[in-house]
Amino acid sequence: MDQEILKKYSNVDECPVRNVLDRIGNKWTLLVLLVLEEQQVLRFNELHTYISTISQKMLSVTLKSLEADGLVKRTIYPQVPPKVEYELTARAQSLLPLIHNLVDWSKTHINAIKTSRKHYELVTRK
Amino acid sequence: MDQEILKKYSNVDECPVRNVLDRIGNKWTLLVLLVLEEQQVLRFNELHTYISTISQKMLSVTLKSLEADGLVKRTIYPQVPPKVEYELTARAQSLLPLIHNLVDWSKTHINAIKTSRKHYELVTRK
DNA sequence: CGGTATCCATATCGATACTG
DNA sequence: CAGTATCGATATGGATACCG
Repeated sequence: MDQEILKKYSNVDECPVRNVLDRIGNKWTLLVLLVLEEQQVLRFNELHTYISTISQKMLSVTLKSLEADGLVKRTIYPQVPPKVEYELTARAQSLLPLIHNLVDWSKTHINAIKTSRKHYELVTRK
Repeated sequence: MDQEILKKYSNVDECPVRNVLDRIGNKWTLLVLLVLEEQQVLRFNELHTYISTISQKMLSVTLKSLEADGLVKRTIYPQVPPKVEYELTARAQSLLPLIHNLVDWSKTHINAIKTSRKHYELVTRK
């Protein structure tokens, strides 16, 4: 990893990982992916029911960015009242195993990490 | 994934993955981990040289949170001028393979994702 | 039903100056 | 050398009201 590559990777636009992490790193994306993985196809308000603590706005924003990245497919049924369905794409399916690895790692280490945080709080408190 | 679990996982404090992602999802953490993995042991200003675009403040903040989570070990040599060394812990070493998987996935899919984003821009522009 | 629009609170990030 | 303090800009997230 020489200076030039590091310089490039410090730039969000040019760094592949930052491009991806900036999306899955936000507050709701991961949860939406996991719910859609389990339920396969859901309408907007069904998703809202599963993830009741999200605001309508943030659910909309999250779904738009997932759709833009080609991770979620949005199907509109032209009827009244409108019906819109969301489901994962193959691209999202290929990402999900890595997410599950992260979930597993987190579950395994979260207790130790929280203990570390508390200890750090104590030793750094003046 | 029933309602109760979802409710819990919507809460950042109680969700293991969000706890971890909130850290590695921020702007500089991943880069610091990867540089420390490659260089093994570095002083504050050496890190700053490797990641030249980070501000002193953000490098300090990033290192503190990594130290708090037990992912980075900080060693102070009581001398003048001060000497402080940073290196990864075993906990961080166990996380790095998952990060490399994410890096690889991102590199593989970034072009298709960027193409999707451009296409999405076009079709949604009024 | 499936969203937008608007406004606001907070969190994150960065530039600059200063220090033991 | 290895930071901290302060201030300000920007990004993110949320509450509420409204709409085709």
